[in-house]
Amino acid sequence: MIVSTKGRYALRVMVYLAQQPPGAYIPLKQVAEAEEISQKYLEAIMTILSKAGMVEAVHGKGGGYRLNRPPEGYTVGSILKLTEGSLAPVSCTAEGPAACSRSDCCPALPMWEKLDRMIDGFFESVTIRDLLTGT
Amino acid sequence: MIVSTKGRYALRVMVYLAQQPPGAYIPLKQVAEAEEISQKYLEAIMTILSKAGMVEAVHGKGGGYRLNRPPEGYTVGSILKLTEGSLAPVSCTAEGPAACSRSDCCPALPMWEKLDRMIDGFFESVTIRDLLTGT
DNA sequence: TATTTACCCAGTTATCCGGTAGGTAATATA
DNA sequence: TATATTACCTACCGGATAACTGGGTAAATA
Repeated sequence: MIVSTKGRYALRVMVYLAQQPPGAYIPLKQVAEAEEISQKYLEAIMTILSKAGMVEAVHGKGGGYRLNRPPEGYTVGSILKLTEGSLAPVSCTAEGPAACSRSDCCPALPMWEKLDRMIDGFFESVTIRDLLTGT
Repeated sequence: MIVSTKGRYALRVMVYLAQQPPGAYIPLKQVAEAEEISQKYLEAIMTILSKAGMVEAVHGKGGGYRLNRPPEGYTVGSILKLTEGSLAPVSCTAEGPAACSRSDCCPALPMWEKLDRMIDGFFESVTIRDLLTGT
C-alpha cells in the first residue's frame, strides 16, 4: 500500500470542501458525518492540512474550514505528500541515496527510480478539480 | 511502500541466478551470502518461487536452485505478485470491487484504478533480462 | 551411513496504522 | 459576562504486519 486511509481521507475532504458554497466555513463535525470519517481521526488530518496552508481554519461558532484556492490549485500529489510523508513505492528511493549499502551495485535500483518518477508525475498531474469532474 | 524487502530480495535472487553458469544448481547458502540476505528468511522466499514454478529445486548434495527459463521469460510483475500478494497502491482497488461501501460515489476511485493499471503495466513491461542489462 | 541440501512450522520483536480520550485556546452569540 | 461552539494539542491503545529466528523433517548424493 502506497497510500493509507489518512491520505485518502484528506483527498475526500478536499473534494467535499470544494463542493461547498464559495467562502463558507464548514465545521469538521459536518465533514466527518458527511464523509463517514471518525471525527477524532479527522482532526489530526485537518490540522496537517491547515498548518500547511492548504485550508483556512476559523475557531468558534460559525467557524470551520474552507479552501483558499480554486480546486485546480491543488494537485493530488501535494496533498498526499503532506499526509503520507513520502509516496515512494520502495524504501530504496524513499530514504534518500545510500540508504541501502547495495545501492551502488543493485541491479533493480534504476527500475525503482523510474517507477518513483512515474508515480510522482502521475500524482502531480491530477488536481482536485479533476476528481470533482471525474476527468 | 508498495514493495517490501521480500519482493526486492526475490528480484535480486532471480538476477543472481540468471548470472550463474547455465544449468548449474546454486545452493541457497551461496545465494544468501553473495546477496547478503538472511539465510533463513530467504528460505521462505525461495519456497514461494519454487512452488510457483519460477525456479527448479533439487535436494541433497550438488543440489540447489536454478532458473528454468531465459531471463526475458520472467516479468518483474510476475515475481512481485507472488511474494507481495498484491501490487495495488491503495486498498480500494486491492480488495476487489465493493470492498469499500463508498466505491459507488467515491470521487477518487477512478484515479486509483488508473494508477493501478499504470503500475501493473510498468511491472509487466520489465523483465529480469532488463535488470541484468540495466535497460 | 553421513553429509548436504531443500522444505515445513512455530515463535518473536519492532513498527505503524487507525482510532480514542481528555483537555485547552479562540471566537461568536445571548 | 456567560455559554456554546469551534479548532487545536498531547497522550495513549489495540491489532496487524514486516522481517526475521529456531528447531526440526524429508530427500538426494558420496
